[in-house]
Amino acid sequence: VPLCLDAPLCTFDSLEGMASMQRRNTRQRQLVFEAVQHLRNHPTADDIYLYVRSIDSKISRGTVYRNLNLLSDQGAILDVRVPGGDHFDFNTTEHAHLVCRECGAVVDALGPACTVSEDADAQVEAQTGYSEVGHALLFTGLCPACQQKLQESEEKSA
Amino acid sequence: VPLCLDAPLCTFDSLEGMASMQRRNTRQRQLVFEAVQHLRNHPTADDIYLYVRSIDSKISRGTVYRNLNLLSDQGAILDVRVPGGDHFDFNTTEHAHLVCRECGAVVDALGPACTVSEDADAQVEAQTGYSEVGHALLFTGLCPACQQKLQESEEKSA
DNA sequence: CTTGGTGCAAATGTTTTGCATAAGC
DNA sequence: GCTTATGCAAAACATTTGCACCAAG
Repeated sequence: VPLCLDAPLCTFDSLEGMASMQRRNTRQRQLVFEAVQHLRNHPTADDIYLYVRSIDSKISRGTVYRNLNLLSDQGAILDVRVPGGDHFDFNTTEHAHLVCRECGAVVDALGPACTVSEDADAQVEAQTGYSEVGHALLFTGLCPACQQKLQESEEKSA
Repeated sequence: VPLCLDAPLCTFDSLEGMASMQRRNTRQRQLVFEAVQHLRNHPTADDIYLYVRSIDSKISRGTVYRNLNLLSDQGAILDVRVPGGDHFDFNTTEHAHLVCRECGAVVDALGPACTVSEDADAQVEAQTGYSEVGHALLFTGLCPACQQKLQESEEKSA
């Protein structure tokens, strides 16, 4: 059952309710959050930096990184950790991702088999003594574009 | 059903059978392979470098990285990709891992719920057009040592 | 003797951080 | 005004790579 993703899953203002960590609402933080909402194809930190830079030419990389970490700690955005650099997702509901081994492109991996048992986290906590356990399911493969590129380079060498 | 891990899952010599890529059997490559067999607690590349260095004081980091990549491409060892740096595993059978968010310590996540459906990869291939799809299930949490450290620093600030 | 591998050092790419200044609240 | 956040540049970090030399087969 694909989720309706037309509307944002949460608004920037609704984050103020999370009183646990009292944080200031800066223009830069709002811009970073809106960038992730707008760039819906799993942007990297640098994609987001370039996007916010096109709106505010003075924002710095450090600020973008600090706010991406902060927003993902708060659960406002999702940090998709893949080899080669993190990607970010406006969709914070649990879902798996698929990353290209060659070019690093990230897409969602939906479908009924792309899930982890509900009590896996609790089971791992009980067996290991670790606390606050969560999980991420990551698929890797070759994207269509890279399949073609590799095939062409094989033909050339043959 | 925990696997008997007393014996190595594969020997260095048995890799020669993989004729697909003809490679030379260097002393350094053998040393790196043996290090992963010996260091059975998910060593990092640097752990492995330090270990082989204690045997051959002239081996270089570049060689260790090159051979770790080569051996994991061949399937002789497993590359456990976690934030903060890859770890390596002599156990190449499919199993999930648990990494501490605070210190990066890696342990196995065994148990019946720590698995992914068998046809997940095929399902993802069919739905996305990606090829050669594989997957990795990674749990994250706080290890017992870091739980205690965090608790102590909370008490101090209170 | 040919080709792939090594050692070294430098480069790469991503992310973090120290510090002085600016801006929330 | 007290404190958090920013911008900048430098640092940190894991990893890769160019190149001259070495060694496996």
